[in-house]
Amino acid sequence: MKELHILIVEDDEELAKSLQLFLNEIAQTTVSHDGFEGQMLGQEGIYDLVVLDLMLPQVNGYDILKHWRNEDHLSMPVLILTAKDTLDDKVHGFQLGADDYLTKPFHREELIMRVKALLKRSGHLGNDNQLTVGPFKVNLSNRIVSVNDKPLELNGKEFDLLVYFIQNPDTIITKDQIFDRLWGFESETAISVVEVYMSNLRKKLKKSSSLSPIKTLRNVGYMFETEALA
Amino acid sequence: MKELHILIVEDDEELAKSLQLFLNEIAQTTVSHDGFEGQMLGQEGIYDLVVLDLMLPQVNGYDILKHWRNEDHLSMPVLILTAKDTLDDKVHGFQLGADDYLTKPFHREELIMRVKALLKRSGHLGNDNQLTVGPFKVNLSNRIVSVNDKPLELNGKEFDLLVYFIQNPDTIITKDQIFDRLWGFESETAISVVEVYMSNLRKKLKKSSSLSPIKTLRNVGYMFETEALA
DNA sequence: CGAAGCAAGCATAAATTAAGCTTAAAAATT
DNA sequence: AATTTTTAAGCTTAATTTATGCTTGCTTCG
Repeated sequence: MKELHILIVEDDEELAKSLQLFLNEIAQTTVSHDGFEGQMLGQEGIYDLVVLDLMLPQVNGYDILKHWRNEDHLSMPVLILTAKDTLDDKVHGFQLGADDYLTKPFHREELIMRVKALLKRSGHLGNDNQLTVGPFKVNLSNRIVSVNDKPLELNGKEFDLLVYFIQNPDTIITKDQIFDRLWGFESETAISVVEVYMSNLRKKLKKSSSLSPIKTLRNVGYMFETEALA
Repeated sequence: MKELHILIVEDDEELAKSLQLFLNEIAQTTVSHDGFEGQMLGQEGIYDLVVLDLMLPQVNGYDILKHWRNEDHLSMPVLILTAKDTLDDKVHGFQLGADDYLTKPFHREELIMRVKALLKRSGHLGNDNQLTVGPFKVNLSNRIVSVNDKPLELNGKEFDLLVYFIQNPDTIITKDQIFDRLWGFESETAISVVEVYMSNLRKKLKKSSSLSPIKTLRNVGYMFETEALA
């Protein structure tokens, strides 16, 4: 299971499938062929990046992006991928908060490069698949974690949980977001598992590094505080 | 708003001048027409972003970027601006750690948009989800409040209450409005809870800042007065 | 006029509720 | 069999609500 999640909103099923194929080599992908559904999925706030087509049936890609940025206050990187190639279109896209704008037809390599660049810049992907925050080093390819160069053994879900926090430092993450990201919406599991894993992760962090960087915001969520790492 | 500093490395003096003209509207700019000098300047590590041409006399733009990333461990965003438009060139640029790649000829607007997007993503350009009124700063994404830069701890409902006032300064808000917004119409709770929370919030504000910006309008409602913040 | 009465709102503390934590055991997966 | 995942239960702690008496300003009427 990959730690990165990319949402693809693209109505052309053929293209969507290739996109998924391309991007699967760096992340887990979710595809929506419908603008409305895509918007809903994005609202979950669990994706590390979104590839967004502009011309969708019913809903306009611009409006989706606008809503994400202005109403939902979501800050994940968004790459617009579209046939609309006029300057006005690009400017409009960027003004609404896009991070990159690629016009069809495009090269597979360029898409991957641009996606990687965005993930890197937004702190969701490190050089050679390594994320570093304070004393934490997380290697996404071999799933090895160290704190102050001391190895830290985490099992699968504990690792995924830590990665999610490391990728979103100083940001509130709700219990539902954690659940949706690690277990998936449709999971039958009780949401209280999240608490169990929080407890386990915190215990291990404390034991190995005597750090307690994850704060609880009762009724709101959790937050990994980088300030507490000094 | 001009604390941003952009380095432009471009040997074509004509183009460099236009670039400077374009980018001056968002940042302070420094131009170098020479690869060596440009590399040195970049090494200072004081720039928030670099616009880099690839074909430079003597030194190759790729090598400069490579050196910055691998030897100097510099992480500022770099936008490559060049006439080299083959896929291989782009891939190469991204692999060396570029954040964006724009080919000549380009539109002024697009350059500015892309530069802004990079600055935003790297946290140098305001993207903050923050409300500010007088000495109050309320960050909606991490629910942190400060008054005169002094942190103020509020629990869930207290925070929601303050946000409601901050979002509607100098406006009368009735007790019912507060109740409906924080508890919902159908709530069974007695409406006098509002008074309790008003009391708690006021006490905390007073204690931390000795301000009492919320006035009671008997039989009418409450009002957060910005005038009282001088 | 001015004191009594009254209602709105305030302050504090006590009681209640519920969110989140911890642990251990059961179930599933390897 | 060993490890991971999930459930369940009791516990802890913080937020929420209620209850109570107090303060303030307005109204009324002696």
